[in-house]
Amino acid sequence: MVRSAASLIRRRGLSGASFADIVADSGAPRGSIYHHFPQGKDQLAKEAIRATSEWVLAKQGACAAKTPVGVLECFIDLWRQVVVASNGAAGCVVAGVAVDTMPDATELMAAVRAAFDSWVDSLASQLRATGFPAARSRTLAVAALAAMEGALILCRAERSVEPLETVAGQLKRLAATR
Amino acid sequence: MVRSAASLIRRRGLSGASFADIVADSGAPRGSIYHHFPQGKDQLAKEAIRATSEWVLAKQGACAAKTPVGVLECFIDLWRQVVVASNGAAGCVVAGVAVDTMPDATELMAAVRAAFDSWVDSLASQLRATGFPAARSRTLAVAALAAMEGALILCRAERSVEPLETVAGQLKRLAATR
DNA sequence: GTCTATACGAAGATAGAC
DNA sequence: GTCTATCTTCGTATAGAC
Repeated sequence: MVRSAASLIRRRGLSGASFADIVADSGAPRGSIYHHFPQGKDQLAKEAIRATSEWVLAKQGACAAKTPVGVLECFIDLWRQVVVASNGAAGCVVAGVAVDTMPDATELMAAVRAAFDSWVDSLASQLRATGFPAARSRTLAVAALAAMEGALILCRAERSVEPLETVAGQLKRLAATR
Repeated sequence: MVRSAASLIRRRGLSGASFADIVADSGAPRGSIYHHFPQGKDQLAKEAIRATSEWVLAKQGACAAKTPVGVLECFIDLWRQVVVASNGAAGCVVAGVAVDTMPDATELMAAVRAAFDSWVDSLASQLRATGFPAARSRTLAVAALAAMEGALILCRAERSVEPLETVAGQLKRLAATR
């Protein structure tokens, strides 16, 4: 069910993913939504963010690259999978919630922030581990995340992986700069 | 009214910007919505995209920079204004629509694509005019757009301009690479 | 736990008077 | 052109039976 929610948020944004759609997509029993998610949609959105965040951290954590460019390639490939698997229709769950949520939904935004922060931390420490300058590791990690999030939006607009590949090339070039 | 719509879409996404909010924010007469926008919300969203797109093109077109880095600085500054003016609450109208719209809303997505494409074209031709290699101009333009769109999302999450500044630094570094 | 039914509100859109 | 009033749809959430 959380998986269905994440999948729908990726494709249509948070408010575009209704409970009706989610139960239809997941085949989950209609009557038990509020049994499992007493706090309703916010809670489901937070779980979707959490699940996505963990998926990203796990994938990225399994990266065995020994160079900065290799680390970025792992990260790029992770998002490439999302775009290719959906034929360019899907974006990032966390970004979907971030854009489509009121600024006063404090808890949700905190979940968004936590996800982004953990990804940056993970990338930065992997970059450092390859010998990349510590002072630039976090900076490059933030740039990589921003570049991918932006690329996902462009891919969605063009319904193609092409923008992601273009951005990926520039990102790798950046990592090769000294 | 279009301006109000754009402002609200930037802050809360497309579905978060209701007509009630828009008339309240703009002070426009409630009864004349469908007089001026016979096709309803889709039309208003398209107009908001169009207006935003033209604002970006005008701002960027006024850039007098003579170097690739200068051109990027103009583009960065444009988005910095958006973030700073809203205290980190606002993002990009076009991205807001792109993320928060169903894939089958063909016309809206076409407007999104047209806006992004025109921005890339504008940037690429300005880069070429500074003597930047023609083969890399479009590539760098796409990367710059993706980087800014992603940065806007991160800024929204952190409610700070800091991510934008970080990304900006890396982008300028990229333009300086040969 | 899961069901059906329904309350409740919000949002888009329409009708017809002025 | 703009108003008020209303219709319809849809989405979240709740109540109470099984």
